[in-house]
Amino acid sequence: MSRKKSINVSDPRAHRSRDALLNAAIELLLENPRASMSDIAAHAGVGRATLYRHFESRDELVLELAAESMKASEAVLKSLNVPERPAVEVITEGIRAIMPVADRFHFLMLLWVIASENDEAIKIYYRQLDELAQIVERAKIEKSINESLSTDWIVMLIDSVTYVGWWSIHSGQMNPKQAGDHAVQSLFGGISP
Amino acid sequence: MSRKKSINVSDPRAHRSRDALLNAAIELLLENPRASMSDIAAHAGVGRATLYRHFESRDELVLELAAESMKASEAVLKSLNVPERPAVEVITEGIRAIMPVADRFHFLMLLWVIASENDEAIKIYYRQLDELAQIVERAKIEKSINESLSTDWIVMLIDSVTYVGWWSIHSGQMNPKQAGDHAVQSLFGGISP
DNA sequence: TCTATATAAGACATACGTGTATCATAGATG
DNA sequence: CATCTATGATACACGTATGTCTTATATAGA
Repeated sequence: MSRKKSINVSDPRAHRSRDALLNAAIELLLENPRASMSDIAAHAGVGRATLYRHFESRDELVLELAAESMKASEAVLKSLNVPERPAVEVITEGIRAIMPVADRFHFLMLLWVIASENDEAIKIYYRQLDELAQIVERAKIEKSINESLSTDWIVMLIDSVTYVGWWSIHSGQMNPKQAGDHAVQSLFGGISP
Repeated sequence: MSRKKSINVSDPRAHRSRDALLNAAIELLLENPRASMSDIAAHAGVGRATLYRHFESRDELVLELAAESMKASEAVLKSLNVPERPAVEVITEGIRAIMPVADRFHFLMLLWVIASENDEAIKIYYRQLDELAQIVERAKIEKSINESLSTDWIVMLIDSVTYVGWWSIHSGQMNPKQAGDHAVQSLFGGISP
């Protein structure tokens, strides 16, 4: 579908608006999936009309956010996930590396809540789950993850510790490095002394 | 404020309606925080007007759900959390014991999203976090939890594994016992073999 | 059976979110 | 400077959720 956009992103004004909108949207939707288009525009410091000039609908905005988040996560993971490398190392390094963009990563996991009626976005959600699941299964085959825990369980758990990491950064309690260390430690070793 | 209710809960009809409404509300709101009053009434199999006879507003419904969920969680935890008992045991037993009512427990964590404008509900949410934090601090003093992990981090992590447990039960992958075992194992021992 | 009341169904006013359109203005480009 | 265009502000139509109210029906309790 995607009708022609009347906006030229090479215009610095448009570029600034678009960036501000995407950031505001991620930020607001993460803490309140019901955030309205008005909220998002206001938080980005632009008019609501401008938001609609950049994204035809709320659904398209969410879809672009999903795509952008997927790209950000993939950019980090693709370089790590080479077949020769132990999967557990990919997960460990991945968690650490993803902390600076943990908001993007977690957004993908929230897609179901945010956009359960947006088929395109849900596809991205499932793709994300699937990629993680494959790495986890590889780690199981390599005997580096407890096989008595189901893959689905571990995928959820990875998202959880990533989310806790993001939350710690977001609330100003930790920097990305600390959050990454905590997340890896919690995921693999648990909280026992 | 709470204006006088025109409903007599001792009337079996009213009692059945109220129960159906509370259950339907928990169920729907957990999987879609935006569920409408119409949705909830329909899912409970009663008329929308009846919903408004039992709860003056959406906010009041959420508040009652929060209170009811808090009671359900507390009923489980209060019996375990005696000062003589090692805190780590309270947490372990607590997680296992709470799995059958994990939906109620998780609802408390969702309160922020569902009712971030409802001050009363948010108070209940913070109270829940605070009670958990106290037990965690006790566990640290008893050297049964890694002291290098912050209390806030651990509270969030407990939230998270409980959520993953609830999700596993809810999606039909596990029964409460399995979910409890997985959660405890993941929290204390991590996912390493 | 008779009375009280909880309920279903639906009309209604109100508020809010979405998406479209218009117009004057400020900023970018040449 | 002159032109192009992204923007802000605002009005509008439309759909949907909230909360109130009325009326007829069904069910509990005496």
